[in-house]
Amino acid sequence: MAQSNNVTPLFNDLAKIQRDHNIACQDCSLYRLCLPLGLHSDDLAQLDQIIKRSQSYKRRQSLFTVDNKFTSLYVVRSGSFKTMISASNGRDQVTGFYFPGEFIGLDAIHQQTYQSNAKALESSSVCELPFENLQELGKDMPKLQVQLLTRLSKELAGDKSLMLLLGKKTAGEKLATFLLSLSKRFQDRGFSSTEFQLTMSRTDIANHLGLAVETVSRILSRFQEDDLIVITGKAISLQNIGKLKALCG
Amino acid sequence: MAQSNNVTPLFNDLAKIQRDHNIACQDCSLYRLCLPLGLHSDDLAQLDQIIKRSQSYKRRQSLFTVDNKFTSLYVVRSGSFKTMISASNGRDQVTGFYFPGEFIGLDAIHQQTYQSNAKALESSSVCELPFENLQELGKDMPKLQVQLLTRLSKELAGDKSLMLLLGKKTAGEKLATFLLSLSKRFQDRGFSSTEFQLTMSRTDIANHLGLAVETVSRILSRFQEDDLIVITGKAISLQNIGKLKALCG
DNA sequence: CGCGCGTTTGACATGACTCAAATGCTGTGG
DNA sequence: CCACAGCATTTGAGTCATGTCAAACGCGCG
Repeated sequence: MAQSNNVTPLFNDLAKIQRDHNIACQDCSLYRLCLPLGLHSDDLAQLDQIIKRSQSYKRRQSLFTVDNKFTSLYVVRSGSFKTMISASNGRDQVTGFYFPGEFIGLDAIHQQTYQSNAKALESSSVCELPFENLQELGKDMPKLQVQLLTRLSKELAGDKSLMLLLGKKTAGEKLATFLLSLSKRFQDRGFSSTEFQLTMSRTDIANHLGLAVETVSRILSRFQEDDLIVITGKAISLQNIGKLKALCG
Repeated sequence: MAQSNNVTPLFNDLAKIQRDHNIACQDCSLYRLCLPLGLHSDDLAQLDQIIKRSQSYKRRQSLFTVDNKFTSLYVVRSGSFKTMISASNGRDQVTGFYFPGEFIGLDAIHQQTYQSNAKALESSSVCELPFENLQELGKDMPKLQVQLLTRLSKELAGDKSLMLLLGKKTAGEKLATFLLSLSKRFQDRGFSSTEFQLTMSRTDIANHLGLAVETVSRILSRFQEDDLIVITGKAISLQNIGKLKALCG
């Protein structure tokens, strides 16, 4: 099954442009999901100036590691990332998955060191926003400040929902909720909401949802038996979003 | 056992002042923990102007409920609060406990509606910060903006740690971690780090840590048998912080 | 093409939940 | 100020969902 089956033609084109060029914010396909939303074009031009558009990160490559000095926020341009923190004896919690237009590193502002390890799940690229410059710019650009606050607030709200999931939901509810959250995010980005790739491993999913890998695998198999999904390796197709929603608890 | 055993004399005095008067930020005992930290006195005076110092909330009284229109951030002045969100069939997740100097409502900025129910755990009071005014003020006060971002970032980092706790820790590790987190916060506020009141119910603790009430009760009893703590109703005394730390996972 | 990791599936163990009941505490009204 | 009602807490017994261990499979990467 070719990967292109899972993306809209529109997105294919845009994704290619994104990868090939250091395009400016106003021409970026992620514009309406991203930080610059609502800025005037003068402001936008200034913002453009401070953004470092990095080369690609390869699968498994780190964006930053825990305790690194905080310098920049990152916005995913293409691909996907995970962040994780570790307990003793090697238990990992995947604290988030990040897709194009989403911010990484917001929890580092406070201590001025990164609080997690961030790793690419596939070939990916980011826009780097040096925080000093961003702050400087924010002094004359109230809308930028509001955007930043809004971003942080959104992530906070998402994390609170995840706390509900981790604390109160069964394995089945966790997975149904997770799949629908991905579906929504892909839809927002112009991908199909029913057919997409799970770029993270089953282990990553397990460590995100507070489950054992085996449990994730079993529940996905059960969902497939119940005709809720069709899953082939990393490719998944949601067959019955209604029933999945009903399963979310 | 009188409640005053559990607070330092210093704090008793300050707490009384806080309750009795609508004192300005610069005279507030929470100054160094709170938003105004680092503002110049001109700026501080302006901030003071927009703060509404509300009367008390009684135990169980709501500060706001889910889906209420977002208007203000709140900072706890005295007492304590909890925030919670609900899954279907009445399962509640307590997403946070809030003590003097801590912010409530930061996750509401994004959707402009409150995302949780906030309830007082005891007689409590707050400083209300109307967000519109705060934004207006922020335009000419970069430090205020940084402070706000830092606050949000701190809560975000805390929530990520809680995700690790909820996803990966055993019941014993959860409770040890929780007690030490309270200890640290009380210490930061000039309370004893070893003797304090659990203002929340066992049920609240359970719903915060993703456990059943019975499990919380059992583990606390076990901790007491093992001479880690002495607990009498809501009053707790940590006897061996070192061992508790070792139990955190 | 083959090795190794990721995934799936099965069998079993167990930590935490549920149900139940006794006890204790708190707030309220007489 | 006391007594009672109702809720909170504790403790016990038994169950169950999920974790752990083990093994086979197969896909993907080098």
